Amino acid sequence: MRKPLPRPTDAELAILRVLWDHGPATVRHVHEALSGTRETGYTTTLKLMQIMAEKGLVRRDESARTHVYAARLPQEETQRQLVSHLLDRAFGGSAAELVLQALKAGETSPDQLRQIQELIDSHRGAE
Amino acid sequence: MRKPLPRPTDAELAILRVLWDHGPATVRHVHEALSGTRETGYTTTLKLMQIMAEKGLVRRDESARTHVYAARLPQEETQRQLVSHLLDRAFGGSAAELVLQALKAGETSPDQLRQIQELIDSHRGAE
DNA sequence: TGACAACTACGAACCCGTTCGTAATACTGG
DNA sequence: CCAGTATTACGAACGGGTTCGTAGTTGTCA
Repeated sequence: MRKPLPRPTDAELAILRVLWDHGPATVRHVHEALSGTRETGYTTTLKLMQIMAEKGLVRRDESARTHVYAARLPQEETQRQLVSHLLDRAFGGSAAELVLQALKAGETSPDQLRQIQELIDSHRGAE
Repeated sequence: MRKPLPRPTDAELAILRVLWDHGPATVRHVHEALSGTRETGYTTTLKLMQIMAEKGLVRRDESARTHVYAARLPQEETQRQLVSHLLDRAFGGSAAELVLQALKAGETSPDQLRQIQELIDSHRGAE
């Protein structure tokens, strides 16, 4: 009966990344971690995290006065959801095309190339 | 002095895909092509394309009474822009992670795997 | 204890994307 | 030529995302 979680927005994703990196955290901690890149007020971060709790993107522990938030889905699953959406709307489902553009878009170190190579190998092995 | 074009939204991307597939086209044509998947009115498509012309996402030939629209950027460049954005906001710039999720997200045929393999090879060759 | 600080809750404002209704204009068939 | 049709232009409404101000509550410490 539970619906799939909505895709996080950009601002929400920034918050989730802090939670994934650091583990469960308070609004204060997330806000501090984000203060380098974002320049918004504390209550903005608070409001966003409250909304994310409503949406189910994060869990909230209210046992203490200062609430503690945690990401509800693992990072990989959210990433897959986002990639899947992009795949549909911009690539007509062609993963190969997406990979091509991914390689062109970002600098890819030899080390990363090796990782990708292993991925391909394991996929091909399953044929 | 000209600014980079904004990222197309989802609705805009649907229109762009028609223009990429078909070449320059009228609002009528785009609307018909989209009528299978979208169920919006004609004026909605028109308005979107007018806004896209303002943004610079499409060029508009007004020489005839019925205007003809064409995508301003090639598909690959727009795709790269979108991938790049996703790479930054969801993957911390790690293309390898993105590729991994792309392979998990969509069904990848052996044929596509071979294409990707060739991509990797050419990239590694340039080391 | 009393004043101050931290935290949550809430609502309002604003922008953007999307959708559509309506009006004005040009074209076309009878 | 005239009525009907297609096309463009424009404004308005609506929802969602983001930001913040303010109020109320709880904790702290001098």
